[in-house]
Amino acid sequence: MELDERKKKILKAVIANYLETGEPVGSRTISKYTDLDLSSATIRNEMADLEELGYIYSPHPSAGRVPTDKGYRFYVDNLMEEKEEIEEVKSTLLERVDRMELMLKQVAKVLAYNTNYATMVTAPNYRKTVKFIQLSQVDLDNLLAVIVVEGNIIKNQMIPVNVPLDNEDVLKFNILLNTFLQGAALEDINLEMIQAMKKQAGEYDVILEHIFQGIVEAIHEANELEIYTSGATNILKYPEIGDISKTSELLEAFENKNELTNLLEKTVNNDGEEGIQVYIGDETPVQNMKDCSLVTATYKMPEGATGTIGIIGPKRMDYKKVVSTLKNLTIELDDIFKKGKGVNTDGD
Amino acid sequence: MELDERKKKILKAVIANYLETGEPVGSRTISKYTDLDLSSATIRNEMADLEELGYIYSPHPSAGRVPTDKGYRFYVDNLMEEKEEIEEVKSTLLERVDRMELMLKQVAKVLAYNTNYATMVTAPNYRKTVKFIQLSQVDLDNLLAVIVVEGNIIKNQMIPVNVPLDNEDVLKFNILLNTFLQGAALEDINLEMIQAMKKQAGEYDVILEHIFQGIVEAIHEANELEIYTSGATNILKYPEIGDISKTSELLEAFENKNELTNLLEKTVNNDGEEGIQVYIGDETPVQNMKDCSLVTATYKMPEGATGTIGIIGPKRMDYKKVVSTLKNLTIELDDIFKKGKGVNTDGD
DNA sequence: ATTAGCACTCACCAACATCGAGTGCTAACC
DNA sequence: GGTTAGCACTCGATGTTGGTGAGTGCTAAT
Repeated sequence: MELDERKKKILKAVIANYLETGEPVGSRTISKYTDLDLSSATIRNEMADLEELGYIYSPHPSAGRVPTDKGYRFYVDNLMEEKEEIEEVKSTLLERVDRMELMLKQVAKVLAYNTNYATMVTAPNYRKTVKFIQLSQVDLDNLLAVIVVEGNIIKNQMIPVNVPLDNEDVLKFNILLNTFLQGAALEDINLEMIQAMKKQAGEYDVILEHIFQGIVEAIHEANELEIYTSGATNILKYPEIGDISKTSELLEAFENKNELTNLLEKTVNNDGEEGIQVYIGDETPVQNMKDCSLVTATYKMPEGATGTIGIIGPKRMDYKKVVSTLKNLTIELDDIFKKGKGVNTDGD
Repeated sequence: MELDERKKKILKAVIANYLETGEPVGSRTISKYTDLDLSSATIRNEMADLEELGYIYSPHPSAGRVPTDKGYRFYVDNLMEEKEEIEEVKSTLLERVDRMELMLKQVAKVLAYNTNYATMVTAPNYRKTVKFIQLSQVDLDNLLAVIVVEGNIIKNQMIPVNVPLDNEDVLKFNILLNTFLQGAALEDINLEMIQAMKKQAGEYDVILEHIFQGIVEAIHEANELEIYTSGATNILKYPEIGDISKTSELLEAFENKNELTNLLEKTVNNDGEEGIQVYIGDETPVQNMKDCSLVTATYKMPEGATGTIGIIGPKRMDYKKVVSTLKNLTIELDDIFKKGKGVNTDGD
């Protein structure tokens, strides 16, 4: 059954009011709040219908109505018109950040500050090929390998060696490593390659293997999906989320980066769509977030790499604000990356 | 007024019991709990004395007694004998961690897991002199500077250059930078040095200045005191700490690394003593930790560098366990560093 | 000095009454 | 037919009351 115009208006009013106050909203409030000019009795009848249809429910007979997940869903899909004003705040804060990592941290922070929800941001995910390897002798017992991967993520690895090497040896290794590894991604490295390298290394094959191991480890690290979070404590501000033990669970989950990464990856893969996704209550792919909502957005780098931004808040979060903020933010990010200026994508 | 032996015994029993249960403890409990063989009435008299002296108080007339800050203090200073058994758990977990950063993170984590309190660990603080600088051309527009400082902390810095440089130029810069900066610490870099370098750079003085700036920035970063935290959510487990708003404040403070660093530095400087320090309630140097206790310990590296470990918990924390855990842990850390094996002190 | 005894206090809890916001339903109204 | 005034009803929230029990302080006896 389709909702008629009036029901939509009432549903919207109920939700808007509930988002604001957090209290169940009664018929009289709606009767005054809207421009419908209907008595509370009429509203009551309509609300009874809406309840029957599953959009709202009353926690107990003498309380007002509260949106159900279905209600929120309808609101987000059909009722919510987005804010037009652009949130300027963050752009000023994003000014000078010359490293990917710092910038994403900053994004998470600013977003948490602006929205009062918990936020997380993943670094862009793309095929990370080796751009450049530099091996140098730091002291008698240690080689330092510096690996620059595409996107200028830099990883360092100390490699202990027990055989004295002279400059020339190191130079040889350097050339060898670069010839084989430049342009390669993690998944390109295979046994054959190792064999070929060892062959070329001749008597140094054992050391080379050692060094190679260190480098692979570093590449591995560069491939790990970084995730930055902020505003975890904001969760405490919304008592509806549950008692202390539930909140605590949620916070712990939020501290666990692996879990979060999975979560974000799942949401993005779930529905191949890009852009902004809203997950309400049970719709979220993680158990202990049943009483929350999750809004995700993806941003793009010109090379096609994408990253995800996520916001976790109570079900009664300000969807309008969050969605429009995210929309603007992703546009801004896309922009910054497009210009390719002001941001060096180097890790540290 | 000195406490006589019996009062001490009773105070100790009260505190021990309270630490265990978290409930005010009554005279009858003590009468049974101790080997004093005294009736509850006698205990009552003694407890009244202890209350007058400020070691304990009753939250209300018909409740038992609870230790005051002064009581805890006396307990920690005079009454508490430390556990003899060594906490083996963590050592097993500290096995293979080959980077300072990861290891300290691990320490914080294990400690939080073992104690159920919030923990923080600072990296050792020492004069960080430049060991080695490596400049390389990553692509047409960027130089990569790798700076290794004493203790094998490695920092990377991308330096955009708009003038094409050939290999030889880079090599020259490398030599120049290393001659001037090797062995220097941040505070050694001064205007004179810059002038001298520029002079030697000749026509390249502008680029050099640019590069130099990038390097100084990196050295700066290496000098920043890192701090790692874990178990923040443990704070939620102790409702005595206060209502949600207080807990939330505390958690936020805990998220703010700068504040924490200050805190730890303050505690260490406060009383020049090294070793283990216990701050109870008001004694902590930070306002919003009034309802908590803080235990800090310092560990040493053979070169004299020291770092700090801190544990934040409720006032009724298990001081005995915490102190002995910290004692063992610092010994273990000192040991690991002394061996100098198993740990490469490289950042990333 | 110790302790048995006792009156006293007060947090905690359950039972109960009150209040009021909000409902559903019915009947009257336009 | 849709709308609304009116009313009985529900039930959470709040407040009151009384009983219970843990624990105390004091006194008098040991």
